[in-house]
Amino acid sequence: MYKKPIIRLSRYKNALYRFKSLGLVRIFSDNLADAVGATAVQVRKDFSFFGITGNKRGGYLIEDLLSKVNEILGKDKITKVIVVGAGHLGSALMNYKGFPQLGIQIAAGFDIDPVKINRKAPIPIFPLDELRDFIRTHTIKVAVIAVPDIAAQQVFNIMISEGITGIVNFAPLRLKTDKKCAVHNVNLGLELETIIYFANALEKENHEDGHFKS
Amino acid sequence: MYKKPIIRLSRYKNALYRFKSLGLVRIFSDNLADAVGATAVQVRKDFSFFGITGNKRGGYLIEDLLSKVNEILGKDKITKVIVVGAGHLGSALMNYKGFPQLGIQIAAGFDIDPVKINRKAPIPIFPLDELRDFIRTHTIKVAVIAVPDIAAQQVFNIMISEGITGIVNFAPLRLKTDKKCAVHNVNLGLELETIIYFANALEKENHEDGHFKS
DNA sequence: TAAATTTTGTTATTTTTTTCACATAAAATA
DNA sequence: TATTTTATGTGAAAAAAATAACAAAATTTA
Ligand SMILES: NC(=O)c1ccc[n+]([C@@H]2O[C@H](COP(=O)([O-])OP(=O)(O)OC[C@H]3O[C@@H](n4cnc5c(N)ncnc54)[C@H](O)[C@@H]3O)[C@@H](O)[C@H]2O)c1
Ligand SMILES: NC(=O)c1ccc[n+]([C@@H]2O[C@H](COP(=O)([O-])OP(=O)(O)OC[C@H]3O[C@@H](n4cnc5c(N)ncnc54)[C@H](O)[C@@H]3O)[C@@H](O)[C@H]2O)c1
Repeated sequence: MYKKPIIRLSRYKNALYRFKSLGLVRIFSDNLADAVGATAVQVRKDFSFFGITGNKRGGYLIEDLLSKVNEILGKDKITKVIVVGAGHLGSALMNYKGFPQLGIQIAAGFDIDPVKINRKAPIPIFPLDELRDFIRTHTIKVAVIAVPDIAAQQVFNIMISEGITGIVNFAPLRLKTDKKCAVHNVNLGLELETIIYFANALEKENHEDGHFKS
Repeated sequence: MYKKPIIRLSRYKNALYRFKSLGLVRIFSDNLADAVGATAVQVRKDFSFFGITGNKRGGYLIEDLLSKVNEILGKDKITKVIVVGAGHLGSALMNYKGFPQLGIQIAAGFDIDPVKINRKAPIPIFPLDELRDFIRTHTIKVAVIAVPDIAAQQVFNIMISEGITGIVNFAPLRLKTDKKCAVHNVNLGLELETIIYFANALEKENHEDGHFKS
């Protein structure tokens, strides 16, 4: 299914914009590798996989590369996204200034708590009741779930029944994908747990033999 | 290096606690598979990989399984974690109520902005100047970076030089791992971009042939 | 102009991860 | 007690991802 290469492609794209904003015109596979934490071969392998080619010894023209990568990623238009749950995490996302340059526009937030509602905010927050209608009238296709775990399934069901095709879920439970919708479960607690595991492993290694494995 | 099985092990553990809190005593591989979005074979394969065994036809005793999994994950003690950058994302993390039950204690936050400092809060927020000392005196080994990208490298360098062995970095740039420290780069913008890609792909599929691939 | 160098692009190999197939033990049923 | 059913456990195969090896083009240097 080749998921990793696609994720890296987005990384390359973001790195390319950074290089471009630095005034660069040409780029080499090892610069990109450095920027995204891959190897140069991997970068070229990925490009090869997607049919992207550069110039032997001349590297890649950033502009060319960007247009090819953006085409593959479908980054020609900006994507409207909604956030359901305007709590800590939801507001962090709604306040994040970096989305426009990723072609992402947070169109609205939704919450069940009346005090969170604010129809006049730059990114308005509507009551949950209006979620269905909003998705329909604004043809929203991508949504974020940032509600407590107990509420996540309910919100998910609404989204699915309204034809949402992509969801990032932050609630710490697994929402099952029906084939019509891609779901990405992001579990921040788990990210921390995982790094704690590897941190402990490194600690142990350090103490046990005083040097590090390659 | 077998990274995926370890990540799933943490997922199993969390699911097991949920099952346990529901009053269950015994569990089957397909229940666990369901809970974490894996297959039953995969669950058993993972267990087999870590030398965990159950009872043929009888499934697994949750209590036994938990103690074995926790032992492998080194989950006997609670881990102190610090958060550098007390902005939107940093405060979301510091306010999250779910960490204690994951054995995670957010010990303190740090920020460069004087208005964010609050030494008396339940989770105190200290000035960046005190980061070094705090890591040392509290023997902190795991940290979160939630500062803007331009500040991330600076913060990272301090952490590395003070012997931090695990970092979750939310700034959208790649922090390079030196062998002594495990770094996990979490890029929330990228998570959204990735799901947008797959959402678009599904959209296209729907329109092109009016039915779904298996 | 010839040789050396640099960097891409591709094929082959290895490692990691997932899936498949099925033997085996325990429990339930006949 | 014999048979069937239900789950586990693992070896083999397949798929995905990462790494290695190296040929070929473009450029630089001698
Ligand atoms: N904040 C973190 O660092 C963190 C870490 C790990 C996991 N999570 C998970 O992310 C999710 C959001 O976390 P948070 O810290 O923002 O929580 P939060 O409590 O701050 O916010 C949740 C928001 O959802 C709203 N809500 C509740 N039910 C709703 C419903 N049915 N429809 C719409 N809105 C509803 C609440 O009113 C609240 O505003 C939770 O599932 C949490 O477990 C958060
Ligand atoms: N909020 C999101 O949804 C989101 C999404 C994608 C990526 N990110 C990334 O996560 C990081 C944090 O995002 P945020 O929304 O919380 O940003 P924010 O601006 O709300 O918070 C950043 C905090 O870091 C502090 N800070 C700045 N320099 C510092 C330094 N040198 N040492 C200590 N503290 C310092 C600031 O005072 C501020 O309080 C950023 O790198 C951002 O790009 C956030």
